[in-house]
Parts: sequence; C-alpha cells; structure tokens
Amino acid sequence: MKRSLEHIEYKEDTEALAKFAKALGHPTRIAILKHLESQSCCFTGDLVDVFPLAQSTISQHLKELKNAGLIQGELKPPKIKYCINKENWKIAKSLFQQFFD
Amino acid sequence: MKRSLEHIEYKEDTEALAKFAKALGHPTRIAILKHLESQSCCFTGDLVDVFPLAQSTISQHLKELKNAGLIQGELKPPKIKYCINKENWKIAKSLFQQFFD
DNA sequence: TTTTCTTATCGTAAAATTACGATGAACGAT
DNA sequence: ATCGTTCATCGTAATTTTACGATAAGAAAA
Repeated sequence: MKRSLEHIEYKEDTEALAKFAKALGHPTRIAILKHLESQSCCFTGDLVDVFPLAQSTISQHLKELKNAGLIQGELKPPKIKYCINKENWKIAKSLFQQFFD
Repeated sequence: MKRSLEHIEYKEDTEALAKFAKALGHPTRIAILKHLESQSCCFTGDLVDVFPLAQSTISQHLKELKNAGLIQGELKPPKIKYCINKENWKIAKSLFQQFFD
C-alpha cells in the first residue's frame, strides 16, 4: 500500500469496536464462538472434528479470537481448553450495544 | 490460498453476522457510521473533509458499507447523500444482540 | 455544447488474511 | 529415555484488503 499518511488515531472505543468486529468478521470464527457458547468450553481437537478445516487453520482462527480477547485458553495437559473470555465478552457486547443504540 | 475444499456452508445467520462484522472491522468505517448516525445523513465530500484520507479511499469504504447493506445512497445531484440503512441496521443490531445473548 | 462539480471506478502496490501441510514444543504415559 | 497425543507455529501460496492518484461518469449550470 502507499501509506504516506501515518496511522490515523481514532477514539479508543472506535478502535476497540473495530478490533472486535474484525475478529467476528469470518463465519468460521462466528461458528467457533457459537460452539463455545453452547458448550461453554471446548478443546481445539473438538473443533477440528466439527469443522472441515485443517487443524492448523482452526488453531489460526483460535489465535485471532484470543488476540482479540474474545476467548482464553486454559492448559489442561495435553489439551488446551478454550472458553469465552467473559470479561471482554461483556465489553464487546456493550460496545456493540451502544454502537447500535 | 490452497483451496482444495469447496466453500463451507454455514447457517444463514452466521454468514450474515460475519458479513456485518467484517464491514465493521475497520476503524474508519466505524467512524463513518458514527458520523452518519449523528448527522443522520451526509455526502461523500463531507467525509473527505472530516477524515485525512483520499476521496477514493472514502468512496471505497462507503462501497463496502453499502455492499454490506449498512448504508444506502440517495442521488441528490450532483451529490450523493448517504444514510444508514435502517432496515438492515435493525437486522444487524438484532443479530449482534442475539449473538451476545 | 462545454464546463464544473461530485462521486465512482480503474490501475497499482503493499500488506493482511486465509488456507494448507509440515514441523516443533509441551506434556503424560510407557 | 522414548513414544504418543495435542496443539501452536512455520513456510508457503492465493486472495483480499487498504491505500493512493488518475480517470471516467453523471447531472446541473453556463
């Protein structure tokens, strides 16, 4: 990209909302989150069984959701249990809520 | 991408939500929508004045928001007046609402 | 008809995204 | 110490996104 301009500074809420939205901007990730909501938690392997995607692809989506703060992983050797990050979930919820009025 | 697998079919709601989320997944577009909400409507040129971005860039963001159905353009020659698409806005709102519980 | 104003679209380039298979790291079990 | 299981990360490739300037399209005005 021709990026002559330095990064534009938006309000904190705007950036935060965009970040959450971006993480939600893929059907696989929505589906993963819905699955997590219904199960409350689950392992990577469970998702690999549910979705017709490579293990590495699932892992990549999980990473993005984790980076966005929507989920968190708990070590349960040799597995990792993923759950919704309820704290940030609430933040995201209220950001979307107030955005849509 | 190595796309050996055909496109995965998700539930309609999942696809719809991801589409809305993706459109919201950029701070500039969030800011544009917030601006539209406060003003109810505005012209492309107004936005070019507000944001330090090229006219073509603004136009591109508007196109994405329009493609996602979040805004609509009304011909007001020689300008185009953009407004929130209230019908789809409501749909998006309820999709996010039910997603977050 | 030509000019002017506004906005969209085109062409381009850099970066990010999304997918895959292969490999590596962490841990328990053998 | 080695093996097996689980998951993350690496390397790669195609596609999409995001930005820019330049150009085209549309309608009113001169």
